[in-house]
Amino acid sequence: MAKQKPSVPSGTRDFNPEQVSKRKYIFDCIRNVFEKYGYQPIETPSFENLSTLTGKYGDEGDKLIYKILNSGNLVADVSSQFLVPMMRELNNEEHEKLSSILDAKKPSDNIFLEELGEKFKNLSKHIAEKALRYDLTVPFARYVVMHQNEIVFPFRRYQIQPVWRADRPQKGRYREFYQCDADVIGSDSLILEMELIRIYDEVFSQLKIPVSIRINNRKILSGIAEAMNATEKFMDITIAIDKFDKVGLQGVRQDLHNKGISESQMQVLEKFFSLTGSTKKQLLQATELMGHSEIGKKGIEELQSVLHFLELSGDTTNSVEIDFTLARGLNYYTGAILEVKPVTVQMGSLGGGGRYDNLTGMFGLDGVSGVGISFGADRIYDVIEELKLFPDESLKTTQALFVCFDDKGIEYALPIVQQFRKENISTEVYPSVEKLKKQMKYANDRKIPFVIVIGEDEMKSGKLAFKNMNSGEQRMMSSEEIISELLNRRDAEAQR
RNA sequence: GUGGCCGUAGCUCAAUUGGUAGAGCAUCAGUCUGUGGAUCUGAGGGCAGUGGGUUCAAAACCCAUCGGCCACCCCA
Repeated sequence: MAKQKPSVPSGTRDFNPEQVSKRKYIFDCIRNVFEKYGYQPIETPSFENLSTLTGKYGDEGDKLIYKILNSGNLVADVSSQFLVPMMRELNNEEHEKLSSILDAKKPSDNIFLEELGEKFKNLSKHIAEKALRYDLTVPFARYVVMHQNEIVFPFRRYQIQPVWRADRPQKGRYREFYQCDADVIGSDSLILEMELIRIYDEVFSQLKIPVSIRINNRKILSGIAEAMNATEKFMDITIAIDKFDKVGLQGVRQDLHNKGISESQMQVLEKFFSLTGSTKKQLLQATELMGHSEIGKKGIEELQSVLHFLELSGDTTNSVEIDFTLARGLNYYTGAILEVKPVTVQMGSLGGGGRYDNLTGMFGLDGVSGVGISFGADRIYDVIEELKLFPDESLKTTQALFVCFDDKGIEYALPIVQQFRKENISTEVYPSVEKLKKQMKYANDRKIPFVIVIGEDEMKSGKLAFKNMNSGEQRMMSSEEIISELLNRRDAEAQR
């Protein structure tokens, strides 16, 4: 068999023991905060019916869904049941054109192929009818509809699972990554928006990452479009202003000009950007600017309420600011939208979320409002790594290693090792007879903090050589003394 | 989907620009037969991503292909 250079698909990663425990540190932190706010965990399958996912993420999103090839004798089935009949349906001209493309005699003609694809649309579901989870929100909506009779509303759920996107990887972008979502469904109370902001604040302050939490409201964006008298260009406008912090005012101007926004309309928009003063003042001024737009005023009122509730519930560690340029791509948001970005590191958003009034409507359950947020655990990892903020405790390894000179020593150690483990001390015995040097090196490489040496003298006296690998200090102690020493140390650490 | 950069030892990268491949780190062994991290010494490890072309001669130049990184789009 030919030798193969091992590799993993781009955008996927292996995680070594150290990385796994660092990731666990992040997940534990997020999970603890979620649970503190009363959220309950659910899990959904890693793949869904393709029809559950398509059409929920917009055209761009749909392209990034990983489809799963149907199993069975796919090629034979598809060609006998579909391709052959299809080919028969083609007229001569189409037939010729297709053959020359397939034989690479002519360059591929995308428009022609798309037309063909349209003609035989139903073929696709015989090729793939399942797809990998693209996010956690849509599967959650599906879950809510399917389990609506057993769910107690308002339902606060959290979910920490991997998702997959057929994207081209780059910095901070992977094809397999974890999302940590918290959503509440079945209540339109703005208290929930406030709580989700508090969750963001609490998680990132515990992780010691300075972030800015920006909030906006889709209704305000609608209002701006209305005030500009350009309601029909709502999507173009939101996409353009979302790039504000990247391309600046001039970039947005250019973009919107290309989209057919007039100079006078642009001036209305710019007034919203040039607001200054306290948040409260800005919101008051924005209300004026909204003019006759009811929806815009409603959006501002909602934002005011959220900020009011937030103020009542106490100070936040991280800055929470309104940002009328925040839009966010996902098209199912209808109310509040929020996004978290690191302050000191160049990185995309670490999380985002918002309110969606009718997500379950897609699955036949109308009138249920939801609001939720998501944490991008992999990006958070990268940021903590970059800022060197992983605490030492996130690297839990074996606490004590027994090293022995011969088989008699190993046998002598076995019952003592078990005593250690009974006390919940993570313990290993070096399983074979090796030079002491080699065994010590193992302890060192594994970052094991304590080594117990067993040889002739130790077995005779019952006093074991207990070595601290950090200080190099070594003492003769009984196994009981060692255990209580290790337990004391553990307690002391837990205190901190 | 669009554009740019890059594929040489396990990793990070060299080679006076066409003349048959080198360093650091890592690994292993010794210095040290009851003690790891330091120093010193030595060893192993490469059909140069793959396939073709140009040339007396290719890691280097050209083409193709695969893979990686980055940016755009979009997003966590």
